[in-house]
Parts: sequence; C-alpha cells; structure tokens
Amino acid sequence: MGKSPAFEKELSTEEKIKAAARIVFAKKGFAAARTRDIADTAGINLALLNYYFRSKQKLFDGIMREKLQEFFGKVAPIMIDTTTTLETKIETFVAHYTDMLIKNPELPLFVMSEIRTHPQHFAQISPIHQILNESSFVAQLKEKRPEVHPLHFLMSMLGLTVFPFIAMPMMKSIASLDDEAYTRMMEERKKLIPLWMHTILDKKPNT
Amino acid sequence: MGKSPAFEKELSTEEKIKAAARIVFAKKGFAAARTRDIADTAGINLALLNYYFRSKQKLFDGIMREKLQEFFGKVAPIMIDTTTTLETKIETFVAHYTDMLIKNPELPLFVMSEIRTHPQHFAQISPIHQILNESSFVAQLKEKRPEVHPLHFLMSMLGLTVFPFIAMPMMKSIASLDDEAYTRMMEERKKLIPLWMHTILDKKPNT
DNA sequence: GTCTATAACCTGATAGAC
DNA sequence: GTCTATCAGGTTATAGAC
Repeated sequence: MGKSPAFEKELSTEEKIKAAARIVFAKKGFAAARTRDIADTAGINLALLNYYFRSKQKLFDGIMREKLQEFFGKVAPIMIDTTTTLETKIETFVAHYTDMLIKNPELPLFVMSEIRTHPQHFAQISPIHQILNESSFVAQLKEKRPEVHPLHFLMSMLGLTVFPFIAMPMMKSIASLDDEAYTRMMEERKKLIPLWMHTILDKKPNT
Repeated sequence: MGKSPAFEKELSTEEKIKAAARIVFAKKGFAAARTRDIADTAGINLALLNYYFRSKQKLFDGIMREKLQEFFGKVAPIMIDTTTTLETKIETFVAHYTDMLIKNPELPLFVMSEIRTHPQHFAQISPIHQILNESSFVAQLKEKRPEVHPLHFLMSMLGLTVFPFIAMPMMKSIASLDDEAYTRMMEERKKLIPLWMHTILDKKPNT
C-alpha cells in the first residue's frame, strides 16, 4: 500500500521520512507497520530510512514522543493556571482538545494502543502527573466536591471529549455518518460537554 | 514471554489453545501476537496450533467473534426493551457493562484497535445497528430531547462507562492506583454515571 | 546522501515420524 | 493427536558502489 511518494517538494529527506512514518504508524500501529511502506510513502529507498534513523524502533520512538507531546502537552498549562475558574478551565480544555482531535482523529487510539503494548515506556508522563498532583484544576474540584474523588471528574471529562474519537471507526460505519457530519457533531460537543460538566459538578447526590 | 504452560488440567487441547489465544491476542493485538507465544502459553507445540486451526487468521477470527459478542451482545436486549423507562435502561446498561468490563478490562481497547485496522470486517455489527435504528432507547431519547441528536447521549453514556477502562493502563501508572483501588472506583461509577446521565438529560440549555 | 543487492533474522505454516 | 525438523516467505538492517 501507498506505493506513490506523498511528499515531493521542499521537505528534507529526514522530514519526508518522519512525515511518512507519522502516517503509517498512526494507521497500523508499530507492529503492523513495515519500514518498506514508510520508505515507499516517503518516496525514498529503504536503506535511506536506516541511514537517518538507525532502526524502526528509533524512528518510532521519535514519532511517539511527538504524539505524546501533542496528546498531553497542551493540557497541563490550562489545568495548572491558578488565575482561571473551574468553569473556564473546562470550557478551554474541551474546546482546545476537540479542535486538536478534529485535526488528529486517530491520535487517541494510537496512543492508548501503544501504551497498552509498552506500559513501562510511559510510566511517568509528566504532564498528567502534574495535572493529578499539583494542578489548580484538581484543587478546585476537591474544593467544590470534596466527597468525590477528583479522578472521577477528570476521567469523565476526558471520556466525554475523547471517546467519540476512539469510537469513530465504529460509529461512522454504523451510524452512516460521513466525515463532515462527524466533525459537525464534535463541534456541537464543544458546547454540550462543558454544559454537562457544570451540571454534573453542581449535582449533589441528594439534591 | 509466557514460556510456561498456563493451562494444564481438564481442558481439551483445542480449548487450551483458544484460552492462550484469548490472552495473547488481547495483550498484543493481532499483528504483534506470535503464534509461537500462543503455543507456548497453551503449553503445546506450534504445529498443533495449525493442526486445530488452519491459520493464525482463522484462530483470530474465532476469538474476535467471541469478543464482539461479549462487547456488544448484552447491550441490545436492554436497549430494545419497550417495557422499561429510559432511566431504568441507563442504570441497567451501566451496571451490566461495568460488571462485564471489570472482568474483562482489556476488551474495549482490543476491540477498538482491531476495528481500526480492519474496518470492513465490522461494517455492520448488528447489535449496534439495532440500537441505533430500532431501539426503544433511541426513541425515548428523541422524545425527551428532540433537539439533540440521540447519538450525543449514546456516545456520552458509552464514553463515561467505557473510557476509564480504555485509559486504565495510563491512569493506573500515573495515579498510583492498584487493581483493587481501580475496581473500587469503577464500582462507584455504577451509581455516579446514571445520576449524571439523568441530570444531563434534564438539563435544557437555557434552564 | 542515495541507491542496489543481499545478509541475517523471524514468523507462519507444513512434512513426516511416532 | 502430538511431536521435531524444516521450508517458504517476508522483514529489518547493512555492505558497498556511485
């Protein structure tokens, strides 16, 4: 598959390989991806791939590092900010994350799958550590709802935001939605999810 | 990995292989799983695996069929039932699904990953089709909140329930939770999620 | 830096003895 | 039915010419 070079102009060879690797790894995962496919997609020779990156694993590590940064990097600054309200954080988080995922819909499933296969490598992803242990977000959650573990709200917000992208391959074929319709739904969720989160946070069990 | 036979007694050879395949495929996915690992885990020889199942693919197809049934099979009857209220359906769904996922935490990531790699194979998974097109659940959602696409609520309920299991490898290492603590949180969610879903469904945008 | 050719290895599958 | 030994094919990685 992908026998025709996808990147012809203006990119350095190294960048062409990385661009191709991003595509092929994201689509197939580490194990199923073949270096030949990456070389073909990049429009260069297989030997050249090993000349720039010493091995498939090393090439993958670089890509994975990027993807993790993309997936987790933007979150921490929003969550740590002590000058914003809980409500603002939720709105900003959902909006930023949804935008990023619309551009990068296969990212969550890719990252989660590879973490499953090699959990050791991701033992301490610092942004999430930060959010969980030192963030203003968690402090605000604890203050508002001290009786519920803040992880419940964090997992819920993430689940509401991220899960539709994880389930997309399934949903799209089942609900007969094309890309445009799916994107429109995700845009709608930028308003819906914060609304829901606020309601959830206000809802005490016996109210 | 897995060099010592895990199943020694009372299982037929065929069942030993299937049991081993369930474990290895679930942990690694189709592409990364090696038939040698499955044979070793089963405590039998590689040739025997091909004697019982003609190929890796055929063995996998059988396992996948089981897993899909496990993942989707139980849902449809709950959602289609015309004698129960929307509230009851949500509570039953979350409780049943959570119980199943506690016993089978790696199931969602496995299923989603393999659907991504081979979307064609799962084009029409009948239980979900049923839920989306003919279920009492969707009808009740439409009646209660006609202005919101029912898929929003379905994705949200699924996300709240399933996402914590998808993110588990990540969360466990990050939040320093052991298996028991994680299970306890999931048990808590059996009460929290229905509560939240009801609040969400009642919350009109300008109320 | 880039290529062709090939080495070295691994994996799924089979042949054939028991 | 179960095993050992091996084949056939594919994959990563490298050698060596240009």
